[in-house]
Amino acid sequence: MEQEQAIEAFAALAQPSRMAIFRLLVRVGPKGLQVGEISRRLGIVTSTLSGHLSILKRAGLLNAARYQREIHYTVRLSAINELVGFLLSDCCEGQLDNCSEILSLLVVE
Amino acid sequence: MEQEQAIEAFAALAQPSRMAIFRLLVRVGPKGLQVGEISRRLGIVTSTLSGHLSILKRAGLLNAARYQREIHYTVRLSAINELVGFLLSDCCEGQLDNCSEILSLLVVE
DNA sequence: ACGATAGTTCGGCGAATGTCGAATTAAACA
DNA sequence: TGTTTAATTCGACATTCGCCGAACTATCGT
Repeated sequence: MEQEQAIEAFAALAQPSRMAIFRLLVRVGPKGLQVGEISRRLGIVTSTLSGHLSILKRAGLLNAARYQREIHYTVRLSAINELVGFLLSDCCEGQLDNCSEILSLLVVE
Repeated sequence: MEQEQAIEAFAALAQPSRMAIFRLLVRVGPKGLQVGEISRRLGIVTSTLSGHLSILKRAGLLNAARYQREIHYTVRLSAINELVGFLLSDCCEGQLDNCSEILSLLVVE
């Protein structure tokens, strides 16, 4: 993972509406939700919501799939592992067991 | 962890200079670095750097300790666990082994 | 107390961001 | 084909952010 991608992902999450969207989709799980349903649950008008969803998707945090007229968004959980792995890479320059243990726990395939 | 704290932490990391600072301190490990040294290594003037450091510290991502005239900043690795734990809480509403496994791996102490 | 070094705070500038309503595109159905 | 529902794009607004130099505060050594 590159620095630019990581920045994009953190920026995407660093905003209340988008954080709420992401956490909602985490709770919902693999089936995801369509835009209108997210709009209803979070009280965000669809024009604003649409912008947020595309930001989260561009950042690699969400996937989108069309079913007939509806577009279902789901979380990409592996993105979180990638982010943490990037953030902690070369932790303590590999000289502390402490850090390598934490890393081996965190970076799940 | 509350949503506001999490947002503050992600916002702190969603900026190239601050991301570089954090990753530098991750590599350096528990001893940390003093402000002037970070400034030299990253090429950021100390006034700008000072602002970034206080943002990272307020976000709970760094600790600071004074030694004589110098202030040493170090990473708070546990902040990363807290963040991931917050982000993935109630993952799949606890109904998928998949998610609880990932969670149990991620949230270290 | 004085001068030197380490960090922080302040003022001002241009650039980027979040929000909404209105207009637009896309797909389903009568 | 024309209508309805789903979602995205656009325009405009105020707000926030990152950067630098200059001034300020704090600590150490003499």
